[in-house]
Amino acid sequence: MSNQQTLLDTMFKSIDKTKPKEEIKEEKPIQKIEVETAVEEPQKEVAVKEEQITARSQKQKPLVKEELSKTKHRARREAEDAIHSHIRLQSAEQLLKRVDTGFGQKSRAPFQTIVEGVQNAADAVDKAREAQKKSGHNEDYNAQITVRVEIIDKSRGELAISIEDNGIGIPKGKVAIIMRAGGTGTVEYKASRSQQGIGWKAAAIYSNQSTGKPAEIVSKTYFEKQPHRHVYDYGKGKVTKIVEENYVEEEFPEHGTRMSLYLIGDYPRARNNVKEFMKRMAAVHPYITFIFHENGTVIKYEKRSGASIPIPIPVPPHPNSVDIGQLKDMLAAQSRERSIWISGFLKRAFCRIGSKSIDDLIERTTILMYFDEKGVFAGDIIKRIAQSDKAARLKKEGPEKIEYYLEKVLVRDYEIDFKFASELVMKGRLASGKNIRFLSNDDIIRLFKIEKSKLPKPPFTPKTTVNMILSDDGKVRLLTETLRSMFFPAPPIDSLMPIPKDVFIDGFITLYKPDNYFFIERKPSSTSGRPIQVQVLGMYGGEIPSDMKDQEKLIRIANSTPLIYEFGSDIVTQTCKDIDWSRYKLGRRGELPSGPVIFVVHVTSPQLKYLGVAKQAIGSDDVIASEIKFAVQAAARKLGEHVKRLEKDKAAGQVRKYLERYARVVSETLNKMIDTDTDAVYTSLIDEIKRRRPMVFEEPKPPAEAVDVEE
DNA sequence: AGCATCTCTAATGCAAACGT
DNA sequence: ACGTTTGCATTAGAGATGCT
Repeated sequence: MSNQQTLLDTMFKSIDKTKPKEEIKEEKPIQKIEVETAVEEPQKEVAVKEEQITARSQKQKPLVKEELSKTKHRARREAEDAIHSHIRLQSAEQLLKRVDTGFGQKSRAPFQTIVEGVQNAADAVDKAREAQKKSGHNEDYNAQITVRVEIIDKSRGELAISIEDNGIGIPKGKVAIIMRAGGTGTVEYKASRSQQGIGWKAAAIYSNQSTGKPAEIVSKTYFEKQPHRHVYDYGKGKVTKIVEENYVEEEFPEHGTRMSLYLIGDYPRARNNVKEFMKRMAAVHPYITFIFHENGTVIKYEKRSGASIPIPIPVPPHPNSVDIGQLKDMLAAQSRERSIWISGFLKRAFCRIGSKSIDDLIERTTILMYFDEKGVFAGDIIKRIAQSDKAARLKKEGPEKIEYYLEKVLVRDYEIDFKFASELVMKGRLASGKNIRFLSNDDIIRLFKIEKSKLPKPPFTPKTTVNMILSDDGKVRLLTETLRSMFFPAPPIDSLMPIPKDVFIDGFITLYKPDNYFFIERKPSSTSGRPIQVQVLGMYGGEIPSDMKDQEKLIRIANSTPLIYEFGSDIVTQTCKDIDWSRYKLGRRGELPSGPVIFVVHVTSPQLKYLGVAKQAIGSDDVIASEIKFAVQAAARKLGEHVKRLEKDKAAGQVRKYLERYARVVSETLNKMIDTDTDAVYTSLIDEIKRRRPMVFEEPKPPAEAVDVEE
């Protein structure tokens, strides 16, 4: 197989990953399986990969019987696993509702448009890099993203905006899917900058509403001979394709995409934020050259690094975070294809569900039903005990006290096993942050003194089919509640997109040129079924000015995209204001740090919850907040040490200056008194002073060291 | 045929135990 | 009090095989 074919193949794969379900649905199940197998197995060793490709190419030819069953069997298995990496959960309409309102303000629309476009471009570049790497092309790829903003009618505020990248490109046939509003928005469970192009669609709709002009897209993939141009009109709430043709007018990259549109916006107001966004985007992506044309002037951020951000791997949803609508959609999708047993469905459709939890799940369902019948608010009782400060404080005084307190005061209206409850409190199993999830079935049965024989009959067994569940709303609801009420290990972390340490440091150090910096990376953690990870870079001194606005001191990044607006309400800002900066000689509590210091905080998580609809502020969450706090504090501690050393040096410097002044006098006086060599005495005095009062920071210092803290 | 179970190993995260 | 080590429980993934 030639290199070129491999590259082609991988590029296809990367593109097909974004392929919406609808596309495939028309095909027969077996075909689908084979397509998906080829699509989703990029990381297998060569041997396996070749086998699959053989299987695919032999599709039309008659196969030897056992070969057929073997390849089919393998294909089906893998396909089934693959299916769940793109389960469709929300319609594009829902997504649009959530995403598109960043265009409401005229001062913000240009900004939002550029953000959406640049996010898409960066995703496309990452995919191209990944494809290139996988196909063994090691030469450095000169990724480039060009943004053009032109004011074409100053009085009306009409702008022409285009974003061009030399990323993976969109195949001709797929453009329609991406450009059509009301098409599919597939939500993959992985961290991503953008929502599969939905944001750009929203921009196009706004653009069309404000100017009446259509939006254009020109694209070319590596394997297409010619770039193709498409023009879409979004007027009157529907999408009309006006043009689809080969693009011949000017040079176009070997592969890449250019999206352009016209819109009415207050660019002078948006300008600073756009510029800041471009700068920060360039900082996060040192492996991409960013060119920003703004009405004739050009700002260029050269590529500074070869390493890039790895593409996150989609992971099936986590059972703890599923809601009833999602579950129904998932069941329906499965049912449309083929109705299987619920046990098989659960195991494959969710991560972290195995055979053990299927048994537990059935039993948990009967427990929940039992509580329903008896009218027991088990969750509330558990929560009340777990959240009680008093109960926690009584731990010191022994289980009897807790038992007494629970029985006579806190939950006296309920009949539970108070002794057992107090044991659980003593063990910390019922502590703040804990809930029914953290108790096993046996724990609950014991705690609520349930006789096992009185538990109702399970509403379904592992062998109940998906169709059966789907046709009974009560069962769907019960299943959802059960999944949410059980404990499952944290989701895997492959779905995150942490910025590699080198990329992070390269990116910011080269742009902000500090004297010293520290990089902190927290271990991945999880909150309501989603993994999260926080990285922090603290920078001090050098070219960083001492008087900065708050917005400049704290750089917020979510899934590799800088956030600009809604600074004050962001969880990062609020958490940082909570930190007592005086401990690190960096300011005071209640404010952001002072002095020549910048903190860059990166939060990565699939389906990150944002405050606003325009995705410019991360919503509050206890786990995320504490992760941010720990990471920023760790970086601040290191910077604080540095600041203290600087201060010490400054003091030492003063003393040295005095001493040096007297060295001259002393050596001359000595010469007069006992005829010594003035110069020799002077140099040895100076040497002695230097030895005793070293000035670390005036000497050329070794490059600052990055520090990881894994806590 | 279609789906399950069984077995094994590797990976993961949590919590108790340990050491400083 | 804090961070690190260790053991335990669980899932994931692969192959083989078994049930209806």
